[in-house]
Amino acid sequence: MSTVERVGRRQVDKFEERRRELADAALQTLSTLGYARTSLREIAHNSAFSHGVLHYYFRDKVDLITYCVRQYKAVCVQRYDQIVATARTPDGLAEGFADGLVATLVADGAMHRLWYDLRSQALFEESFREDVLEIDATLERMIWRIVSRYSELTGSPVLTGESMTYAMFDGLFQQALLRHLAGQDGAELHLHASVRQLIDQVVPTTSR
Amino acid sequence: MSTVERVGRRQVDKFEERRRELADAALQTLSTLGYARTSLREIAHNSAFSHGVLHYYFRDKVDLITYCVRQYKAVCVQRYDQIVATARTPDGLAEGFADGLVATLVADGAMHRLWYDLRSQALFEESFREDVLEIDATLERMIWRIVSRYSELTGSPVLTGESMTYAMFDGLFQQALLRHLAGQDGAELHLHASVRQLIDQVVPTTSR
DNA sequence: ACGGTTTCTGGACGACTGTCAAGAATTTCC
DNA sequence: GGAAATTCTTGACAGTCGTCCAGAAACCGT
Repeated sequence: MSTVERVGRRQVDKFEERRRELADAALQTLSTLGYARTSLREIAHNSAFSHGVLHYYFRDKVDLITYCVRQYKAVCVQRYDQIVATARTPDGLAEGFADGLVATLVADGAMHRLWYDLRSQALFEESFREDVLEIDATLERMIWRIVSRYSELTGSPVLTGESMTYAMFDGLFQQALLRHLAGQDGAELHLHASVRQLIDQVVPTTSR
Repeated sequence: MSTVERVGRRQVDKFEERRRELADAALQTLSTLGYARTSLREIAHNSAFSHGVLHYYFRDKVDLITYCVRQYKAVCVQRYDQIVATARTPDGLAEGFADGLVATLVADGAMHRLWYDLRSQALFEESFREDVLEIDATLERMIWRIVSRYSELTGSPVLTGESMTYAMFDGLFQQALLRHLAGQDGAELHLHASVRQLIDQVVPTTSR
């Protein structure tokens, strides 16, 4: 009994580990080619295995991509949370947030465009919607954590709600990503400036 | 000579007319299936012709879709401009704008999701970028026209720049579209409220 | 009514797709 | 070390894709 359980546990671990490994290869492929141009064979080619193995670890293509989206979420979450943790002054937090967004724009541009691609797919394919909405909610909470922490540090209230705050910052980031990938220089600087301005607009400290 | 010209002109007209007709069928197909799932045969199936004719009027698939994107722009522009023209009071303009956005969200949801899909494709495919950036600039100008007209009517200045203003409104609309298509009720109401709030935030009239 | 253009059809092509299954290779356990 | 269970490879399958082309159909001025 106990041996069976132990073995079963080990199997699950190995199984899950390989799923993660394959999902990594899939995420890498998706982020460079986009959803429309990514095939299972190309994903396998970017991994250490042959194309047949994908159907051993995933039911079908939707199952694989859904798993990828969920794994992507985990990467997202850890990315931002270190920003809010370190800062102790309002300006430090705001600057750190703006810097962090610019940094991830440049460093993880491919991953971010994949996110926007998949979110667009969710507008058509119902099977993606649930996960996409959940990731959106997670990102929303992350933005809210930063903004409300900023509000704490300044003592001024946040004027907008959670979803609206996220939507606006997301709009800024998306525009910046498009400009950045199009090679438009100044996109990073512009993102930095507009993020700083939006923070001050959402949590106004200077009296007008 | 003159007959040749006249005939040539007529030919161009008929040629262009058919291109528009096929692009219409393509736009309809794209807006219901999305870029990734749209094939030339399906487009032809949604038109009055067979699939072979597409290569008589368009060089290849990219040429067709590029033409579609440009045609889509024309539809976009005329959509919003009537809103700003009618209103004469600040509140009338703001309300008309919010109403208009909600109306087009509900009525033209399929077209809007196509726009976000194609804009995501531009993050990967360089051939779409130029047209997408141009449409984005057009939309940006439209938003700016409304906001600056609102600023005129109230006498208060606009606090944010053109691109930032557009990015924020676009973020709101995109979130609302996702919620709306996901069947989340209240999405339209929420869009209306947040648009009103954003207008007041970008062009503040009440002193704080 | 006819000859020449333009327009359109339908089939064919090679390449690629997701999926599956038979069997080889590897690991695991006694 | 050998049997059993697993993991992985390889090749095949039925479709679909974009593209191209030979020829039918429609339209044209004369």
